[in-house]
Amino acid sequence: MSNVRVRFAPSPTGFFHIGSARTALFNWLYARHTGGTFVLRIEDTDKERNKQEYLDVIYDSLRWLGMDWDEGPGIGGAYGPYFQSQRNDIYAQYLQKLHDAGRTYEKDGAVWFRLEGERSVEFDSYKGCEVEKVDAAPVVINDAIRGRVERAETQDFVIIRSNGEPVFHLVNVIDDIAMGITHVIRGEDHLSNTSKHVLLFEAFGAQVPVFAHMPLILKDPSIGKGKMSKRDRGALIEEYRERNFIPEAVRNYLCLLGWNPKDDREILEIDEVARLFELEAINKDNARFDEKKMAHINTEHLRALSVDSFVEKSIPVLSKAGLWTPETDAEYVRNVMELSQGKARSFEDLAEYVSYFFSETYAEDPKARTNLFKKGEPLVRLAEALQCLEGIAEWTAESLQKAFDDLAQTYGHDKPFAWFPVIRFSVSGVSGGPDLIPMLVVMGRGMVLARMKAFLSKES
RNA sequence: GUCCCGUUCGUCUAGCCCGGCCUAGGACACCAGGUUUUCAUCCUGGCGACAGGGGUUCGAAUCCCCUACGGGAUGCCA
Repeated sequence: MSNVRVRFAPSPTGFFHIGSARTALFNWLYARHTGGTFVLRIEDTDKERNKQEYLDVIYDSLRWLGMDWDEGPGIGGAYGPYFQSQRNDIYAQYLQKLHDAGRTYEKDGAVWFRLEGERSVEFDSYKGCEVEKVDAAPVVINDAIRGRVERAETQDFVIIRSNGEPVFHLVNVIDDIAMGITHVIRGEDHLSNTSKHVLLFEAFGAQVPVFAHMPLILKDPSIGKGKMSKRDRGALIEEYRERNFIPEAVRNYLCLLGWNPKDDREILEIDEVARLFELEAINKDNARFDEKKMAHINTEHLRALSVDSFVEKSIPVLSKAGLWTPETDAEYVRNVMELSQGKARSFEDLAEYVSYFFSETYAEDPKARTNLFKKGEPLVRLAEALQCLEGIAEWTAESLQKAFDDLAQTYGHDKPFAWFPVIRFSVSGVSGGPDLIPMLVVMGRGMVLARMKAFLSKES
């Protein structure tokens, strides 16, 4: 156990942004890498946002991505409470220290933090008014990712609003001090705030934590410019959950956005990532979100799943699509899934991919149909196949294989593939799917022959 | 406007700190072949980048400077 303490401090907004997820993930990884403590703190200063359902979005998303917190809501810990809305006494105590040190004053009903340095009044052409500027010494930030960053604050800033509520900068710093946070890992959008924060840490006489400002996630170029916002397609974790992405895959992709293991591996176990993870290895430049790459990582994870786990994950998907009920034969489901795992690209597509296995009615793909009838005599081939398959004694892969070999022999076509496409289409309505023979075996003699007959009589 | 951060294939990135092994590697996407009796996989190949300009050096993607571009901040939001 190390003394590293990191925190993830989301505000309950009712959604969980992919950038937040990555910030949480990098904090979590650092805690796991160092054997430190991962704290979850809820920044619910805005009372409107303090709704249980909003909180659940945060908890559910973190759990879904496998990020367990060591201290925080539902867990407890020695540094609680973990909701900012319950920490007013602590803020008041800390504020008093600032008062005593002469670093605060009131103006316009708000409490301001006083900078130290020569003061002068200047005309700010950007704001279009006169402002009081302070010639304060530049703040030096030794950022674990960016190195030395120097930035000067030039104006006093509000720490308590005129309505009595403390602002983010104040409570954030107080909480980090009071909770013993040693490393602040957050998005680069906070880098400019950090000079304020350092000043506050120093004014409190507290040790300044190590800062690590990670690059932002930018929109996919096809969507637009700038950092990804909650309104952008693909920006919300809930979306991937609903689309049945594999959480390990989403997490894996997020790891790769701004960090990599320095070799060419991309599909990684989270334990391995935690072992290798270093703040210094995080990239400096912003990353662009790429849906296709994420889908690919998801497919890789899907392929790597054990059959048991693939089946288990497929049940809710099938159920939602109305293809599965508790009465559905478990062995049949498993057999179908075994055929499909290496073929389907995602659980999102799975239901459609296997629908004809579970439903008596299934749609015909018009394009596949056109291609099928474009050449040859598919119906004649189907009739030949039907007659042959009706005659086989045992419905196994071997006997089916032999039947097709015989068919080729008898009718003189050079390859059994003269029969394959039309059989496939007649029993499934589509041109693609699992390997034909194993698929026919799994479907069973009854279903296959009935569908072939039905198709023939419908088309003749 | 000001301040801060950044800049290697369309995208994610390796290489940069400790200059030569880089005719810049991998992955996604895309394109073309091949394997596969169907379907999908898979394999091979192709396309494709050191933002630009100055230095320093025998030698620069790697060090320095400038410019351009991108991002962020500039709130009594978080």
